[in-house]
Amino acid sequence: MDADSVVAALGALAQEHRLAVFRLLVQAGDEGMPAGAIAEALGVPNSSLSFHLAQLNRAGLIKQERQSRSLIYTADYAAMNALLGYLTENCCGGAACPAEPQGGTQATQSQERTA
Amino acid sequence: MDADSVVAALGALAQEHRLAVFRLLVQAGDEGMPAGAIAEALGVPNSSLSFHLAQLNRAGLIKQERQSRSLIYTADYAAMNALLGYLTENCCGGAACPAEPQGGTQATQSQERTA
DNA sequence: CATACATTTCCATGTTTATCGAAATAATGG
DNA sequence: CCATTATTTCGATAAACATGGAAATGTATG
Repeated sequence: MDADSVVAALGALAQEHRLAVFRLLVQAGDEGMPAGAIAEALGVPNSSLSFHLAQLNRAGLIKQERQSRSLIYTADYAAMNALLGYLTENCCGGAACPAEPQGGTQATQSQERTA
Repeated sequence: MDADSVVAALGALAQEHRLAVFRLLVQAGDEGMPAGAIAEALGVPNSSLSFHLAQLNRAGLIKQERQSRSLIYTADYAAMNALLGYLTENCCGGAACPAEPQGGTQATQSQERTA
């Protein structure tokens, strides 16, 4: 995952409603949810929600699939995994993050040296 | 970590230069780096960088400490841990994220039910 | 105190986001 | 093909963000 994609994904999640949407879709699992149900669950007007869904989609965090009249949205776990992977590897130092607050065990640094 | 803090942290990292700054500070470790050195390393004008540092600081991702003339910035690993923790617990579903792409082992969900 | 240094704040500018009603687009059923 | 339903696109508006030079602030030194 390159830095640009990471910035895009972070930007997509960095908004109250969109974070809520993503959490909801994660909870919904593989079945996903139609746009209308999401809008109702979160109390966001359809047109606003559509805007946010588009952002999440553009960032690759959710997927869209038409089911007759409804558009079903599902969370893309792989994308989230990739994001988490990047952050863990690149933004947690060769020491601290996942386990102990200060320590030694050099994290399995991958070959990410772009920017 | 509440949803608002998460949104703030994500927003702080969702920018090319700021993500680069944070990565750099993580690499720099506990010693941290003075603002000038960061600006030079990234090729960003001082005044622009100062703006970005302020954003990261406000989101609680970095810390500032004066050392005579310089302001030394260091990454706050605990904050990053908290962010990663929230994402892992709330945005990775009771199934997929850290380990297997599709599975069963319900992740150790914590008591986060705010929004 | 005058000077140099490190960094921030101020300011003006242009760009991107967020919001939401109204109109447009898709899909289904009679 | 008309009506209904589900969702998106359009358009206008307000707010937040990003940029970078110039001026201001804080700190050390001779």
